[in-house]
Amino acid sequence: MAERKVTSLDVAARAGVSQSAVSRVFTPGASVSKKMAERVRKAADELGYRPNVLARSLITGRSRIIGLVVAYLDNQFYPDALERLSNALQERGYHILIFMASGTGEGVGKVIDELLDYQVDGIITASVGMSDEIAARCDAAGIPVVLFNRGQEDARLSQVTSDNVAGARRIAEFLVAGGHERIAHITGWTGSSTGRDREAGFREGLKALGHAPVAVRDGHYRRKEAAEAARAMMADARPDAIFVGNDHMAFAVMDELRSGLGLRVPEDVSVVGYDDVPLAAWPAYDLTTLRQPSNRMVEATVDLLLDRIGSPGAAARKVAIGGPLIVRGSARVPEGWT
Amino acid sequence: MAERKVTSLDVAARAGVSQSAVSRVFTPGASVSKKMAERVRKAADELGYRPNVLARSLITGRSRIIGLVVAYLDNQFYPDALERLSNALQERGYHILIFMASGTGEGVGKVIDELLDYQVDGIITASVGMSDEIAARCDAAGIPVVLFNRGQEDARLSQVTSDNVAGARRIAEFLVAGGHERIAHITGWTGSSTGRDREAGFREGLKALGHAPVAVRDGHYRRKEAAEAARAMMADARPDAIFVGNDHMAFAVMDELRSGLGLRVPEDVSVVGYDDVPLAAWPAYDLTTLRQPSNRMVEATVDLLLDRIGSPGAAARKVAIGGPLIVRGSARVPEGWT
DNA sequence: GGGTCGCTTGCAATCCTATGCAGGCATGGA
DNA sequence: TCCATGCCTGCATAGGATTGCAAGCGACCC
Repeated sequence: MAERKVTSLDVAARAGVSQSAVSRVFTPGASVSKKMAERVRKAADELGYRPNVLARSLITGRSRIIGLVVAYLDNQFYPDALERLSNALQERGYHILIFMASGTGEGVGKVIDELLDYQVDGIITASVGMSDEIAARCDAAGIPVVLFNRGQEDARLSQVTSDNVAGARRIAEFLVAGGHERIAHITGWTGSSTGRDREAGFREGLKALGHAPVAVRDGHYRRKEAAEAARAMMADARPDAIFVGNDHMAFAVMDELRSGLGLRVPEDVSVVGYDDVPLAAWPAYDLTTLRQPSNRMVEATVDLLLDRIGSPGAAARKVAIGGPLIVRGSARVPEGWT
Repeated sequence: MAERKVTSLDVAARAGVSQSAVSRVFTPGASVSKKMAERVRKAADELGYRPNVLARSLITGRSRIIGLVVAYLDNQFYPDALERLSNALQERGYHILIFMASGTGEGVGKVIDELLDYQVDGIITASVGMSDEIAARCDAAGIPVVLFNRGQEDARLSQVTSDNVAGARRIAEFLVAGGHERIAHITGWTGSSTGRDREAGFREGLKALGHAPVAVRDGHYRRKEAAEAARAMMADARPDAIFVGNDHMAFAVMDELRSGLGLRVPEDVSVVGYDDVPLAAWPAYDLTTLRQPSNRMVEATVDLLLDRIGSPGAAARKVAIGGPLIVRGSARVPEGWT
């Protein structure tokens, strides 16, 4: 029971070789003869030896751990992305260490400290308010950071988003083409670039077509606030279409409209979301929404991050990936819309 | 830019003390004078020093990393649990390293190897088919394992589940009391203890009341298969109530019944789920379901795991936590049901 | 004033692996 | 046959921290 961990020395002894030889066998690209490799592997298998990643990282300076900082997971977009990220990184020999940044306030500093403690090779932040601060400080500490689904000004930081401005503009076009006259917007949290960009793109798109939103309210990415915003809007501005800043809130808005206010979607009000999370395709919502191509966003994120880990000099990059409008049943479809 | 990492030696030099002193200041419970602690902390702050967790774990043999093995995250129960687990562990100084066990087959061995590579202090498995094998091998390697929401026979392994038998029995009682005559069941994957236990409890409950299921099909915890099962059932057995093995599938069943077959829920068919994920409360589904108290399950999981990490001799334990039936609108409510 | 006790602190070994360096061996060419 | 060349391999050190051991020191009591 009290079996000590088997180390490279044990293997070396059993195979009758030096410890360095064992190490080399398990180090890709090292110089080892075939015969040696065989003997060592045999001994290693018999003993159940595997190199200790921690000891290795102590000397190589690379832990093969990526820190993922996340504030919440109830928006389906994030578990979905997490799953993809984890798979993609796993394939390239990395794993994800999770840091919950729930506490909005003092938690930040603590999370940063913990990230540094674990010597993570890189950091991905997602769905988190203070990503800027985290990113800036970790970047300063020499750890590559990629902001996932969040942008900011600082040119030294990498980020991957969808093309929020263009996407939101497209939605504006869709709604106007659908003959809606009173178009409203429930934004994502306006403290986030994502929320702001979508709002800007949406306003821009409406304006270009001679329209303007009849109401705009901040939903803070939360169900409750989005539902309240919807209710408030219906009480005064009475929109015939609402663009909601992400799917997660759009579901709440639809719930509120249908169950709370007894309205029909899309007959009374059209609703359009943003993200195209899996749930949007479920018949209960059947949500028209702009797809954020999470697979491509994940690929880009992983590439960016590993590139910078591989060559620390590499410049930060900002990637914005466009996605298609997925037309379903929650919004009136313009005649002949393709 | 190319700032070398600051080590305890740097701090020691700056504070004019030995390296061991620095270590002790950062080791809770070590013997240090107040004056020393102050000087060291000052120097550490000035240099931005933090102990290297990896180096520490090399010598202490504890990494403060918990491996979480998970096969999928699309069932909302799991991201929810993950968030709670991560928070709970973070509070106690641990962090979660994610291992995706998507590949059902050969992936298992690889995942186990990787778990061991990272010297995780403990392992939690969730939503994963081959948890038994993983658990058994890791346990054999001396790493405490807790199966989350999965059970198995082996007495050497710890597990935390809800009381699936009792819960399902309760659902049987509820449906019978509701006057349903043709009661069917779409099971979770019958290869999982959870799926089997719920089926057993449900059958038992029906039997005790003089009933028997008119149809039972395996939904494999997947939307598509659950929807197909529902469609097939409605084509032959024509149940007036379906107990679905978890909420995730129940949503698909409701979608299929309502949108696919044009039936009303609960007027034509009652649907009951299991888990009470957040989505179940959303008006679009308004699902009657048996709550798995994920907060208590998480607490129990963390306690069990840390206990065993703390005292390696501790015996494995199996915990089953009961939860209430949450009555909502997806199933006919018996007269005077409390 | 001396002895003892207890709290601090430094020394040095240890955890496990990677890797620069140099030596050994075999191979091939002249 | 001898030398140059390369490929393998072992030696020894490093990486950053923890911790047993022993020594230093002040205080306290007699």
